[in-house]
Amino acid sequence: MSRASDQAYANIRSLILAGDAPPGTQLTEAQLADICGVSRTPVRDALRRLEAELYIVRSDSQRMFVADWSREEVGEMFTLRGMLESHAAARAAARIDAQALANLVECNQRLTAAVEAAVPDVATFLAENRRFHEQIIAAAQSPRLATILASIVEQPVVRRTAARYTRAELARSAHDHAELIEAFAAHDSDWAEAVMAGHIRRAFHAFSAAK
Amino acid sequence: MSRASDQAYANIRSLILAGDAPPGTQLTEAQLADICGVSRTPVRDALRRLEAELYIVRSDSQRMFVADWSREEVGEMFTLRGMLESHAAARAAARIDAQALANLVECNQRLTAAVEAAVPDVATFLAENRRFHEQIIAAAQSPRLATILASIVEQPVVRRTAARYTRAELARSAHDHAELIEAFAAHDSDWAEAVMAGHIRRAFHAFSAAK
DNA sequence: ATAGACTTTATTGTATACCAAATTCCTTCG
DNA sequence: CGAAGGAATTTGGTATACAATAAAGTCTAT
Repeated sequence: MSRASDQAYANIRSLILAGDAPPGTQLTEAQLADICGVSRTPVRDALRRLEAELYIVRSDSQRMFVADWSREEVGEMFTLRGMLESHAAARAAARIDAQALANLVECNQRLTAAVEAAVPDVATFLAENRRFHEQIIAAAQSPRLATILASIVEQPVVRRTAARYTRAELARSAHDHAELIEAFAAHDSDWAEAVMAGHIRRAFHAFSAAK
Repeated sequence: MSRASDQAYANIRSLILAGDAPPGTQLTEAQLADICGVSRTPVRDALRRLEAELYIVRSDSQRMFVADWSREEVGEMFTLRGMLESHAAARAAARIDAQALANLVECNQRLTAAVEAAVPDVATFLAENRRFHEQIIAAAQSPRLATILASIVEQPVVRRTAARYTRAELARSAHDHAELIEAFAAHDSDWAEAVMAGHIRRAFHAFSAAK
């Protein structure tokens, strides 16, 4: 989207994720417009997006409040992400071309280097990890799947501080990615799907344990 | 949502589904505001929703056009719906209570009556079918799943005229529903999931054949 | 003092007007 | 015929105003 709307989205989202607006807080358009330094119009756009992503909920009559994610809801989100992203991996395995595969390899090399550094470079890991998954979704060539996944991916990641990732977790992720690349190279959809399912499920448990 | 916004949404959507705005047609906010008899503000809201549901796509720079759904994309939509709604059925089987189950039974009785009438009452069938699936999604108790499914369910149905449903198809649907109810009554998630997967998959082929 | 009715305020949805930026289309000139 | 340049379109955004409705506060009667 566009400048002011994106800015409002990012601002409001970080308000929620940083805990400045705890669950249950009422969010009003005027107040948010003030905070973000834009008018109500882009704030409304941002609120619609955040509502679709369940960051905020509406009361019986249209007032908006910060949503409260239960543990069960986070688990359900990981389940859905696992289903959908496994499906994306299966599609990608059947459709990926040499160029995209090479990009994945390169991406995972940077990720692996970040993990194996004397002091693991978590920021780079997160950035490359995100790119890796985005490339798979792109290779799946399903606009609808991409739209849905965009609304649920990467959400809980933000809540974790970088320090909470153990070196073993990071290494395991890099290993999973390498195996995914193998599955893609073999164009084996079932393999890719299975590896991705385990990859996401492990992320869920790592997330739960770190909480 | 609210009056004008919903009206704009419904109007624009029916323009697209009825073929009055064929794929590739450019949609401008001003023109749509004129057609719908509302101002640009609610039209913009409606366009965002339709964009999220992939009814419309944006060009490189923000102009909007009616999307063209390929056969493959329709198939992918059914696949996603099958995955997600099967998952919903599994969750519902584990969570449904006696009251919700009774509502499902009642709903399917009305549906079955509509099917078995001398002249099948397709309008009632469609209405009850929709309610049946909505009740299952509600029983699944997953706000996120409900949000996602709301954006992909019932879309292709509208393209079919009532006359294209054969009596055999309608009866088969009623039978599937009855088996789903059995699975729910037994609280057997695997059973419910399997029946729902077949139910959606069959709907896809019926849709394809009727094209 | 408190329950209930009434009034005030807050908030969202919508309309309207306007402007800026970017893109597209059309005209004109070489 | 092709290219440059300007005019028209279109969207994103701002600002303001107003209606409807829900929430909050206040007042009154018992």
